[in-house]
Amino acid sequence: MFAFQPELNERQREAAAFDGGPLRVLAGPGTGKTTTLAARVDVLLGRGVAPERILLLTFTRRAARDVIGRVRASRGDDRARRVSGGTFHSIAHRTLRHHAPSLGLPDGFGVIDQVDAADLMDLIRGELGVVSGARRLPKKTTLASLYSRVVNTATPLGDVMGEMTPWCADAVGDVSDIFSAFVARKRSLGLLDFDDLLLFWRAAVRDERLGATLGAAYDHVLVDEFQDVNQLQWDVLVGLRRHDPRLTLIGDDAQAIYGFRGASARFLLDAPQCLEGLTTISLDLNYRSCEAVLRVANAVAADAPEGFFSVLREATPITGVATPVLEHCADERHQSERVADRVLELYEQGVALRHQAVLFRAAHHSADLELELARRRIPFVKYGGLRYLEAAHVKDLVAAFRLADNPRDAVAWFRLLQRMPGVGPARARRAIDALRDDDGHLPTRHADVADRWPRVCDALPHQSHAMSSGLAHALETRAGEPVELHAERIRLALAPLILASYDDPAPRLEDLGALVAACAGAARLSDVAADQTLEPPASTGDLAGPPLLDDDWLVLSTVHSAKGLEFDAVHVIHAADGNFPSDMSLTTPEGLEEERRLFYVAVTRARRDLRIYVPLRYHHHRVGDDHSWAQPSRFLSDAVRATMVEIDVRPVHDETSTVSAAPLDGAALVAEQLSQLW
DNA sequence: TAATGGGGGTTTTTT
DNA sequence: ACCCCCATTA
Repeated sequence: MFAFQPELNERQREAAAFDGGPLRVLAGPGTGKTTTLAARVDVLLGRGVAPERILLLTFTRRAARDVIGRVRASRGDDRARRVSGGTFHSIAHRTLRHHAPSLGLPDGFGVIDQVDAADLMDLIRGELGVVSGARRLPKKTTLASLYSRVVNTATPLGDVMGEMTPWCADAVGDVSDIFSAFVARKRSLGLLDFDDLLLFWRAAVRDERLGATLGAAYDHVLVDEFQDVNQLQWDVLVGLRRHDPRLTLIGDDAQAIYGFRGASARFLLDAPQCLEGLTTISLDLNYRSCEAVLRVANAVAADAPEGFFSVLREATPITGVATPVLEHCADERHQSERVADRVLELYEQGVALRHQAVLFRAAHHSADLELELARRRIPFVKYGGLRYLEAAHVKDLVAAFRLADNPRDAVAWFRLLQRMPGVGPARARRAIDALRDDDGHLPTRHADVADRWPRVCDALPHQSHAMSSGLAHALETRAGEPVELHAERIRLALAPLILASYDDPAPRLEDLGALVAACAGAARLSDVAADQTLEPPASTGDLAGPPLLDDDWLVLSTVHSAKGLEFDAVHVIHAADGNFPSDMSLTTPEGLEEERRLFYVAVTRARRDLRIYVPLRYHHHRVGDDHSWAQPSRFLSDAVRATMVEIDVRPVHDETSTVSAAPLDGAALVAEQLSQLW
């Protein structure tokens, strides 16, 4: 009856076909989460549920696409495409755009990212003058994350500061003043940050009338990666399902890795107490990894003091695979060479580059490897870390797009005005003040901006008049003009600013063309800006030279960004204590356990080939030979090592390298260490 | 009074 | 790449 059924195991089929109240699916890595979700959507469509009445909440937009793509492939029709799918934030955004007037939100409200929010926080701190004085205040990024933690976990500021910033816990009063002003300012500027999207969505679903409408819009709500939801997201779900128990949660507490964002696996674990009549189905048959990889994963899991990891079982034997390898390298340089060697070796054996991934804890951990790959002309894409959208010039254009629909957006004005020659924070602020009316309000229409523009010019140096006026003019909407033409006019007006502001304007201007192209077919520019902000395209370092082969590239990714993905071969680099686990996370026991789960996620991405690299020496400065010795990651316990082949490939002399299964030579290490001292 | 450029130290993870 | 601090310049 359902196309998926033949390939599902019994539990998966049960989950897919479940017909009733709340359902919880506990699904370890590789146990067919996507397959099961897709099958469930397929079953629901088969039962005649209208696709748009299925809400599929996923962690990334890509995950939603994957599920929907699978359903389409199985059904052979296009109904699946109309399923409402996306991240909490993107669905919130869509809902708010649709109901903006009833929520008191301005049409064309802007969406600002975490960096903009931090800048606004800083601006307000400056205005309030709390920056002075002997007491230390958290810096802007810390302020922004404090705020985010408070609203996402619904925890009082005092408690959060006691935990996150104990060194200035006495500044709660000042910080709460800043937060109040921050909230008020966003309202008056017509801006919503990431947290506001959820806050307004929650307010909407909690409202008696609007909430009922929103909830009734969906017959079924399915939530993926449920171990990574936070209080605010949970509240939204509870509101949405107030009058309807048809809710499916799927997740794995062993893969909870977003605690720093306020997420907690307790929403998954405590669901039986919170959701009446909950049915739970557990999936533990692993279809992804060979047994050798699973042994490593289970050994990592077994080291967790809480012991809450499920033991994965291999579903179908994957034969002819190598035992996972632990490689001790001399240093980062050497590690990069070894990884590149191994990648090419596997490639020769027929493992395409795109089926191999190098995973690491922090985005900058791949810097040296990227150079090595470029040197060897091995093409790659990198996920995680800085993204396309976060590049300064792209943010400039996005800010201009926001202004086009919302001239009140002082954050955007502040950013763009400072691109003008001779304009810094002070003049930018005065120029914005010149835009205000007698009550101090910024204009909501471009006509008013034009009226007040002469006053703005008075606040700006002469050399910037042409550029700034050109930009203001380009922001004005022309009746009947297609959105992409308007976008192009804005790009042209921005071009002189880019030329004046950056050392390398040419590639930056190219980038902007891509964003302008993305405007085709959009309803308004603020939608494009919001979409780009909510789901920025993964940036790829363009360091690699001419590709070895078209359409094939090695994947470099932070472990966080690799969540939900799988690869034939996985290389985990920098498995040294301090890097993985990151020493930033070690201040609390929960931090360490989250790192352990992260390591578990890294290991379980591998289908057949797993290699973990440990550099033993870290250089600190460019000049001199300052360095330190790293301990292998504490996650590589004896029990874990027992599941791997351990090799020490450090070169004895510069020219020769040896491969042996011998344990570390402590005496040689000490001797080398001492040799640096005299 | 402001802007700008240089220098030095630092950088976890992301919607 | 970014932030903070300081010296120099308009």
